[in-house]
Amino acid sequence: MSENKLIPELTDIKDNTVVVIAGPTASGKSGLALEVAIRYNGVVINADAMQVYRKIPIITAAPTVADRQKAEHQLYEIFEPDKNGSVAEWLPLAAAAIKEVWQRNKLPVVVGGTGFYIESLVGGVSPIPETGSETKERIAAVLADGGTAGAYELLQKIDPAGAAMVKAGDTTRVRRALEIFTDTGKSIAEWFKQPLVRLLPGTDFRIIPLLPPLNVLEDRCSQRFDMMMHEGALEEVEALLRLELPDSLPAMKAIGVPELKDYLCGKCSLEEAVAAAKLHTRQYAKRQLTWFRNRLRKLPAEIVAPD
RNA sequence: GCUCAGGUAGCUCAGUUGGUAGAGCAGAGGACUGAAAAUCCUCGUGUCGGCGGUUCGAUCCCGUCCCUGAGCA
Repeated sequence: MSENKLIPELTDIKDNTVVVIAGPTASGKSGLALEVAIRYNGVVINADAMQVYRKIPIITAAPTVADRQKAEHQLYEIFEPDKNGSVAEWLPLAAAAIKEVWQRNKLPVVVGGTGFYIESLVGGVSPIPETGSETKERIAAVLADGGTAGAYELLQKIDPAGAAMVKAGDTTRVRRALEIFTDTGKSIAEWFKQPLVRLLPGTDFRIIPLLPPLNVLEDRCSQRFDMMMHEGALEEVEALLRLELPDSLPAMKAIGVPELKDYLCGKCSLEEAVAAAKLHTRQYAKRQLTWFRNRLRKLPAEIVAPD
């Protein structure tokens, strides 16, 4: 993604300024981040939940080696694909990277499509302690046993206030609510009342939204996936599958991985796999658009530049 | 040409012992507090292939025509 984007004019850059480029997949944000970094003596810092993993740079559209030579890039391909990354893992790394970049009198340029990560960086996170692995295993067992419905029933029983805050079918949040209650003895309803904790308080964030219309994104997603295939996406997925990692890992859920896996396992034709991957990319872009459209405007106006 | 099976929502199909129909997918909108490229919520009128007939009433029964697939010639 390196088409000619208008490089935003950044005035009055301070020693605590962080540029944040936020947009859906295939919006051209990586290219824009690179140009901003080149022009303003910046360092690109990744805020994408999938580009943090190794072994899947093609399918995940991570910056190319050539791009990384034009400007410094950080937090790309830092985790092995068998790691279960999360905002909790990423956030301190991002904060540390930003501080370190500031120290070198350079401009941090955070770029990514994971709105959740960006929001946690800018707005802070709840001060909930990290869940212990025993608890995680216990809740995983509950889920495996009674499914989401069973887990939700349990949550209703032990933590009605928390249950009221999550949808019964929402596996991810039912699990989290159970984990928190089991581990801390306190409901998420309680924890969510605590003020958010910012890792970089007083930072001069400059958020630049990049929100092209969905139909434009759709074409680009499609072309980009063709390009990924051309660049060896299939071989990349094949190599990833050789690691025999569980499907539940985030890296195994990167768009394109399950689809190409289906093809490699003989469950569908290559054409069908490619079509499915393109479709899912488009649907993902739409979800991101919804997030940014409705979430960005809840942030203080002075940190969000007009699109 | 004959036989059989089909023609129902953008797609794949279900269904109505005759009272004008519903799922999945797609699509649209939305949510999102430590797996977030994840996870989830809401939204379903379409000449039920065409034309006739029977009937108070047909998408459903009968006739005929058209189209698709399979088989037989």
